Amino acid sequence: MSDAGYDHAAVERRWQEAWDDEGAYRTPDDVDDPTYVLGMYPYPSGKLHMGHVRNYTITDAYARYRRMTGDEVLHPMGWDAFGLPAENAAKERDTNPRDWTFDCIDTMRDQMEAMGFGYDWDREIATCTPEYYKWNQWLFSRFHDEDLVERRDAEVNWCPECETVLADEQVEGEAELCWRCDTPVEQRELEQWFLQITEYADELLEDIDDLEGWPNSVRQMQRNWIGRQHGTELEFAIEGHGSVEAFTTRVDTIYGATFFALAPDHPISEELAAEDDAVHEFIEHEADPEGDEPNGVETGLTATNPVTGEEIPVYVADFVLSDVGTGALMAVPGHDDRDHAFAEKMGVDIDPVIAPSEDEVPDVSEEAFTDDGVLVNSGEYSGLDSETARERLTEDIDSAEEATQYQLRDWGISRQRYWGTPIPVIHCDNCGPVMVPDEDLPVELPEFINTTGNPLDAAEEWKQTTCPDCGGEATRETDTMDTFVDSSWYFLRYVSPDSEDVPFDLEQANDWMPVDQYVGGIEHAVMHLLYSRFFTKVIADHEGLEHREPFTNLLAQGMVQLEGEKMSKSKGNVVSPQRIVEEYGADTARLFMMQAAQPERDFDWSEEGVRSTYAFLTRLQGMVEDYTANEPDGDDDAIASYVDAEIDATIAIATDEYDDLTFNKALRETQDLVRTLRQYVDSTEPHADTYERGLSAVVRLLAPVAPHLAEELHDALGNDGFVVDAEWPTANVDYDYVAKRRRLVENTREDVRQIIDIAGIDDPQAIDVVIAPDWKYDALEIAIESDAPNLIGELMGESHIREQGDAAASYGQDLQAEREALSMTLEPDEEHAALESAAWLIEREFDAPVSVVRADAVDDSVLKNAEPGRPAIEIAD
RNA sequence: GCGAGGGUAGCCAAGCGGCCAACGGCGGCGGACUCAAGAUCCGCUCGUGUAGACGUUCGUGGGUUCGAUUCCCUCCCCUCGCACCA
Repeated sequence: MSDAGYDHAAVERRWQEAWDDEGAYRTPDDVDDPTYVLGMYPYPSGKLHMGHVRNYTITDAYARYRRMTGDEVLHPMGWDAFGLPAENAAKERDTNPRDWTFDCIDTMRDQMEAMGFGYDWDREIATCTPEYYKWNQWLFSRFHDEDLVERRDAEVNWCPECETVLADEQVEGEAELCWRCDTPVEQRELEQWFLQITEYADELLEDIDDLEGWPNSVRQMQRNWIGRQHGTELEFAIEGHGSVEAFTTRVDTIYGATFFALAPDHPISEELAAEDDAVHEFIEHEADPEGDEPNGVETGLTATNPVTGEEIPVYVADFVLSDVGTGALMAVPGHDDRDHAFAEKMGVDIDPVIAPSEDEVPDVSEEAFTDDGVLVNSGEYSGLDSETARERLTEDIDSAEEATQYQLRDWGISRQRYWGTPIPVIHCDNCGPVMVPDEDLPVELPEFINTTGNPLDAAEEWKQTTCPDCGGEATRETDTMDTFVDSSWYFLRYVSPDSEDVPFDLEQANDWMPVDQYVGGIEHAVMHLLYSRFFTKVIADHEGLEHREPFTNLLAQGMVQLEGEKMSKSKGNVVSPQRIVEEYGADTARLFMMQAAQPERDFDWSEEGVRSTYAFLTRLQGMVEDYTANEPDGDDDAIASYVDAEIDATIAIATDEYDDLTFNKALRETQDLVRTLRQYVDSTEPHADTYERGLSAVVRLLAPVAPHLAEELHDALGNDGFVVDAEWPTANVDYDYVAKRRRLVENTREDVRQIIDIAGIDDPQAIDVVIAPDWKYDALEIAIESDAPNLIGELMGESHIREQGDAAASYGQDLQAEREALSMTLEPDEEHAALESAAWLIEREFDAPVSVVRADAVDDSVLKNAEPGRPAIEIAD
């Protein structure tokens, strides 16, 4: 490396201080409906990683872009500050989660400032503060008021050695050992608090259709997660055990039900186990719900088919899951793959009752026929199509009714941990669980106690309290909330982060919400994004929020990889943002990432790429420096007009791309313009206004991504005020014109190259570029507009075309041949001007004079190759 | 198995009815600059071709169209999500 590059550290420090002094990124409360740009807030681990940098560079660049186009922008940041890692770290370091968390927050905030992210830090929130989590508790009470909270038994992972509940990720390996003491983990039933998200299942599902600003993948994942299925619930009678409810989506196959199956933990299975050794043995030892092979045991009982009255054998089978449907099913081996496999194994009948068509009964002995079709062997229902049969049977069977099943379960929010929001409940022996009254909120966390179990359980003094209802002795709930509760409404808190009497200012939220652009990782496709939608809907129904969806546009950003692999500590392939910022500066890191790929795609980190990005910024800085030190004095000539047009083109394209968040394309155009400007300054004395307009445009087009250097150069170019507040550059031409002009110039240059190459011209002496005669443009226009069958005839109707004689006939035939594909080119004058202004590029390349001439200045023989959009080219060697 | 997104020149990757042998980048080749290297800049990079042409290409096989990389169908392959889901 010969040249060191610009002094990024000084530039970045200077502007970060200047922004800070001016409060450049504050969004006052009185602005009207700002553009709300939000990145998913991070867990304060203490270190910014490349994924964060990419995430927040995207939101920052977009926020800055929208701001420069004149929008008010809301771009806040905060901390998902509760969570288990803080507890673990506190134990390891013999401190407490709170101090550790705030240390991490301070470090990460500094790192974010070093990256130049333009946040309104006055709106910063941290979910672990009582000012924030008070409102988690308050919202919990409101959910309770609306009967959306339930307390019931649920299974949890339990380590008997540590006497604590473990999260799934703390259970290690196939053997399911505790991560701390390697004791085998047990399942335990504990009373848990649930939020009844299933009450909103239908709306959550149906509204996905309207989330047009979301990626399809995320929408589909949410649909799958909710997993709604319409079907029929009906009863089969089992002798001695009464009626058993079964759910099926294929009641049309009921005549083919040849056995009935119960989940191993179905109540009837458990009853049977008590009296039947074989069933007991199966449930305790053989059942393997995880295995691929369906296993089962015959009970000796029969179930009565409610339609046919037939008695079919009842099995207890491990492929039947108690949490799917009703945990009991009518099995139709002829038309269900899994039932088929089981029937084959156990030797149960397999009967076809659905056929592809009436006279084509399928052979189901080898394989089930699972499509809808026409009913056969189905008594009075034979001949009906599946759909109609389902409706009729559901109507006709006494015990049957339409039913909808969901895969979505209620949301268990109880966590037996310290570092979370205390669930605001008091347990009283007389009154049961009682909500803490609103005026007593927040229930604050007590001091952290380093213990093996739940520290809240050990905080005796905190735990002992009195019942709000009866005043008797009572104890506090010691569970805390899942941290996904915190993140389900944080985007509302930014609207009025200091509100003391309400979680958020309703009027302000109605004006400012929803979030216009949300950006984050795909790992939150279901949980966080679904819970946030749920909270938003509940708050809309009961707290007056006028929005039912929180995020209008969602971008799931791709991963930053190294050699095709995800960066991870365990692989040791982590590139540290700190090191990059120190070596090359934040602007380089940001620019490299944004130009490397579209935001939603994965891309490889490349040190080479970073270096060349840094070199680009250094060169640009040098260009501006040279310009201001020594202002050029060239003419406003043809070359200047070419450069001017290219500036317009770049602005037009880059602006479109910024709108789409395809920064990579916008930046490619911008870098191209820098190249054009360098060619300009290399080949002639530039026209000062034109050159400066170009530099100024480049600086502003880069400003959203490389804000520090942009400020520096904006300042160097003699502007007052921040580039942050500068106006987005505007183009004076439309996109269509730009595209045509560029294509014309590019095609012409290519043609010249090709001729020189093919004809083997070593040293061209002069190059003439000849615009087609006006009549050809007229003819083209007529050809495009005409729908006459005989185009030549129509053209010859025009006297000024007819008098061209053979040339007209010949061109007319060309037009006729390509008639369907014709499109308008630039006007002759526009074409002339475009080529004239681009002639220098050809001169520069071939070192020969180029003249762009009009048709009337040359001999007819030259003109035969000239067409609108494609000039004739004559090269003298 | 179901669902979503993909398969484009040596590699990565745009295009998504005619302007397409197909943007851009990487790699490779040649040239300018340099004492040299690096950086930078300019070309070339499917085949043939002594004036801008022609031929064969965009997973496979069909189809629609005057015309398909672009639209429809079949099949094959990849990635992601869900799944003994009744």
